[in-house]
Amino acid sequence: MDAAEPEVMRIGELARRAEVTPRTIRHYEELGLLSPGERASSGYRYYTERELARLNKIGQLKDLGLTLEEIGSVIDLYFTDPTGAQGKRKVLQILRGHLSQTQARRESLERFERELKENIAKVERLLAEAESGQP
Amino acid sequence: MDAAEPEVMRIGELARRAEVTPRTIRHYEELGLLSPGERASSGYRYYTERELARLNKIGQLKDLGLTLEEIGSVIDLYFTDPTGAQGKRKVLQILRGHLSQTQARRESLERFERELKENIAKVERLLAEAESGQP
DNA sequence: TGCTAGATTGACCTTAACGTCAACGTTTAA
DNA sequence: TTAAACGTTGACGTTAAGGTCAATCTAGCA
Repeated sequence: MDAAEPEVMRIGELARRAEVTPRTIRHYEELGLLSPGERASSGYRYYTERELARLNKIGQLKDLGLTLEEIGSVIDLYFTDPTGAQGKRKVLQILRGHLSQTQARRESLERFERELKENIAKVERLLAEAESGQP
Repeated sequence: MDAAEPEVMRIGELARRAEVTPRTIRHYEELGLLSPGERASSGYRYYTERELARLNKIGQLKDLGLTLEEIGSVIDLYFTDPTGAQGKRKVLQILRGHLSQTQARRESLERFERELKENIAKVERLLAEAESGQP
């Protein structure tokens, strides 16, 4: 059976679960993207699922093409409810921006995917011809 | 009416059409990713649609997350028919690899897209409540 | 013929996002 | 209680992917 997932963990465990290195996590902390839930008197950083989720969100935003700095300026809006109508409108604006970037990127990947499939089919055809032609 | 697109062009034009800078094109050339169709006696590089297509393919592979070096080692297989059955099988292997990377990336974007939509809906709800609650 | 915009090479510079290493402290299972 | 595994800070290194600048040359239109 698998090891139970602890409710609280140190940097190494968090790193393993998010598939990054501890160095990356510290780096994100320096940039203000992610801080440990708690800091023991030993100096050790302790994290929870919250931070894991945040780390994964950072990954998504990176995949979207944002720099860590850009991520730093928007990541909170994924984890704190906006205050006031203005705040909500601002958040909406940014989320909609991310949405349209995501869609654009997805569509371009879909195009590539179609091209790849055609390409593959073509080479498969060539291969079949070659194999039936000269056995 | 729009300017007609020339059958042959210099680096600036190619750059504009591919939405990159001339520097980028020269950089790709240094790395062996893209060479001009022709080189005038003046030293000017001249390109055609072929190179534009290639440049766009490089962009797709970049979006997929490949480094320029990795791209350099596979780009040709998008533009030259493989020789021999072995060659074809090899190409198929690589194309299938790209396909599964593309699909994985697309699926992760789709997840993010769904999350974004939920998030947007949530904030919209909050906003509506706030506006009807305290006008 | 003479401008102006664009091209050439070469060299050095920049930036983001970590990697690596040293010197040292902490945890924890044996 | 000690050894192995893990964590800490600090500092420096690396790599990819171009940016920038200078000095010089070319194209092509008025």
